[in-house]
Amino acid sequence: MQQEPIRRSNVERTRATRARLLAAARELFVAKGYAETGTPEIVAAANVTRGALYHHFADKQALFHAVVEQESAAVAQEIEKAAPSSMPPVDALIAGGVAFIRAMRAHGRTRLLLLDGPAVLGRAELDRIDLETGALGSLRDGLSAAMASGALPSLPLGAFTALLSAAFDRAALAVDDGADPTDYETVIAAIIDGLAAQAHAKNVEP
Amino acid sequence: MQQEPIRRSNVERTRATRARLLAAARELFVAKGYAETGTPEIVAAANVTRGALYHHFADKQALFHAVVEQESAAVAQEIEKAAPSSMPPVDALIAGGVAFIRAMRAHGRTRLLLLDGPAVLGRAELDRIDLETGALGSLRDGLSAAMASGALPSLPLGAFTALLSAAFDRAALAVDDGADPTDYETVIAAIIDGLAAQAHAKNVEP
DNA sequence: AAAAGATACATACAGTCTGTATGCTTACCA
DNA sequence: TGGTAAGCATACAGACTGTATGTATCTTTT
Repeated sequence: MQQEPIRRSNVERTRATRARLLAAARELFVAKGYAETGTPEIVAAANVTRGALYHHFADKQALFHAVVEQESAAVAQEIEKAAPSSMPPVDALIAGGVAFIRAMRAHGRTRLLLLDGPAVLGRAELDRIDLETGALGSLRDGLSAAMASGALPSLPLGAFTALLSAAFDRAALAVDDGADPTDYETVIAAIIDGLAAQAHAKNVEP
Repeated sequence: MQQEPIRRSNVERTRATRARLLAAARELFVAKGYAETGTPEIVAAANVTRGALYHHFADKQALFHAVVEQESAAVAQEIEKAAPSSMPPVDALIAGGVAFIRAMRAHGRTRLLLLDGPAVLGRAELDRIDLETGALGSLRDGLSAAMASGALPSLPLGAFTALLSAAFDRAALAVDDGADPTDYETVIAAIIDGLAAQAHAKNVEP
């Protein structure tokens, strides 16, 4: 039983190895957390050696970074599908929020993006990822549009985005932990409605 | 130079050793994070041996747990001083929020309570600590009172508490990171005002 | 197409860390 | 005052991380 050495291009080898490592790492990081997952375990699950891992990634943290980026992009994609920029601002905001909470129910996402992510990579880096390839960008653009259209009151964009994002994050965590989604959707709706009402009030006065 | 062996009671020895360990651990966990801080480094800074550490704490995580509990209690104390339960509900809510954000500016608190805490101990445990000895209990009681008095609309208490808490947490993080506090206070005030307006509207209708 | 070089990977190793086991010293208590 | 338990020190086993070095496979150049 001689193993014929198949000829594969380098780019294909790289693609395959990285994919196996990312898949195995995601699985284990989700199941046991970043700290409790060792690189020997990861490479065993991926059927490669530690040499391959350290060839493709600077260190364990870089591997985790890649997993998080991939996951963040996946969430963003689901949101943009559910709340395209063609929607009216406030509708898009609500639809996007619901889509976000739903997307975050995919197994392990809350742990990767909301628990281990900020601790391992730092909140600043997590925010960067979330803004550039994740859901935070959509939220900020949505809020900006809603404020411009007068549907929401004019508030400091950065703080507004950060606080709403935090609320959505916590809601996603709770729902993924088994809480009733409607409870959280009710509160979020109440918050947004309250703000919208303020915007209308302001628009009528002058 | 003979070191006279001072006679100390066991409870005093324990108290002193635990205090030194907690202080040294807090300092290092804040400076380098939980994962990057080793027990050899901690005991060196505390001038004890690893034997002492493992005599008083089950493991490194238990030591971290004690640090977090201590920190959480300190924050709660500052809040209760600034927003005693004698205050009218909504005033207490605002004052408590401002006090929370200020209290969290104490060096390292955001890292301990908002970044490493949830990742190392798990969000469920962090919530338990925060509810029993921390600021979350104050917030929940405040919201409950405000809803009962009709100052805020009736919403699911658990979700309401969680989402507002998340917003306060993120505000504290941002402010501690150098953001302008007034931006965040503005948005939080807008959110609470919007909710309060809804409560008033409902109270007039029927 | 053969040599030279780069890329992908494998293996071995050094350093460090964690938790435990074991022994000694000091305080407590009957 | 002698036995017991608590506090602490030291030594050790196992595991993990990152690096260094060696080898095979692909790519480029001439």
